[in-house]
Amino acid sequence: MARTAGSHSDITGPRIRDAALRLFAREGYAAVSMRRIAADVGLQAGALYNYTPDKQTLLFSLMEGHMTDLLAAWETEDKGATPCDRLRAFTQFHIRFNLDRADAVFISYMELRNLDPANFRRLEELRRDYERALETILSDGIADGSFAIRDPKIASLAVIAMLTGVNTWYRAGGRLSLPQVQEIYWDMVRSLAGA
Amino acid sequence: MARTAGSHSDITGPRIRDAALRLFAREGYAAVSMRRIAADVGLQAGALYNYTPDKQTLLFSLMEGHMTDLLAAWETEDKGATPCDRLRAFTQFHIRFNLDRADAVFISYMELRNLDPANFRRLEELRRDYERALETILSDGIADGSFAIRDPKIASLAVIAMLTGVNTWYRAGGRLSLPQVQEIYWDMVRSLAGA
DNA sequence: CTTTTTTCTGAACACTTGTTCAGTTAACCT
DNA sequence: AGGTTAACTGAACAAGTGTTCAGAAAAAAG
Repeated sequence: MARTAGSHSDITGPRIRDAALRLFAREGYAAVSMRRIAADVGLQAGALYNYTPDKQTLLFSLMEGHMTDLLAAWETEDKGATPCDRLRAFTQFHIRFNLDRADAVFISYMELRNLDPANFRRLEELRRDYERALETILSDGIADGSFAIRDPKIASLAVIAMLTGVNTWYRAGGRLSLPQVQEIYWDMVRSLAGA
Repeated sequence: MARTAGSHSDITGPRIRDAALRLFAREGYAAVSMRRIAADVGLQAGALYNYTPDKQTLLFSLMEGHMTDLLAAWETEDKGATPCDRLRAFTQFHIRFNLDRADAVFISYMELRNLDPANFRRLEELRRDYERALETILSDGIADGSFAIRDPKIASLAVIAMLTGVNTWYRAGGRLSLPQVQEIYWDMVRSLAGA
């Protein structure tokens, strides 16, 4: 056989990325073979190489895509005027955005060690950009007296770790709804910031 | 060849576990072969099977060992009398203990997906025991009025996530010493608890 | 229609994987 | 000393790895 009926790169491409994302998140990059990804999409392994030069690049592009999506989404978010408003916006945004893309979040954090050095550095840059966005909010709040924080750099890391932790336990339909979770965490973040 | 000069299971056993721990943490369970572990210890792959029935069990025993160590160490810790003292003790303990065993912490969190269901459940139990230890402290503090927390269960998860996050950035010899980090985090945890 | 381009198959490549085991040697015991 | 046990080798097994590529069929273009 050869080209199959109805095949189209605009459809196959995203399906490959979706399958890879899901499988990498669920079983790990190293544990998932190209044949497995292909089978999930209904292809032979060779066909994947029309869409990625190699497995490593497929992983990296998923991770980079997620990080640039994250940064872009935060850019267009309604942030509010005061540092306190912006901290609240950040808290709610981070929880919502990350829960919506649990697989990508998991991969971007978990598979860093499987990136070659150049790709690793690129991803670290993006991560730091995001951390700096929060750090700036905290520093602004310290400057204008609305926050009481000793070390805004550490605090930004602490807050992000705390918020990302939601992904490990939250399940839709559980004890708490998303807005409730957002409110509880905002309470904690506000206290932590001394506001 | 066969048995090598000076070989002794009391020495080889721990060396295998150390090598496996380090390699699993650095490159991931699925990415590390038995031959690689063996080579690190100076053995052939077959020799590993005198020490573990299979690769999966080796991973699990490392993870389980770490969790029981963690629980045992917390048991023997000086915890203090009041909920506030105990929360402070927990904070300092968690940071110190986890930084001392970064590899084991990383694995116990990262490789859960590589466990078969029974092993997974066992490890979840241990993790929950630890979370409950903190939750109890928080609940006690709410009961006697020393803490202002809405949801002690969520708060315990948030605090643990926040504290464990230290492992991702702390490096000995960096800007902050361990006691400084402990103090900064205790500040944040105390604020978060409303104490 | 015919030609070109896009998309995919199926086989092949060289290599690695976890695991088993008969055989061999060092260490220990009496 | 000799016998027993503990520790390890080296080869083998069947299965799976990422990747390449000639060829074939569907889709698009002319």
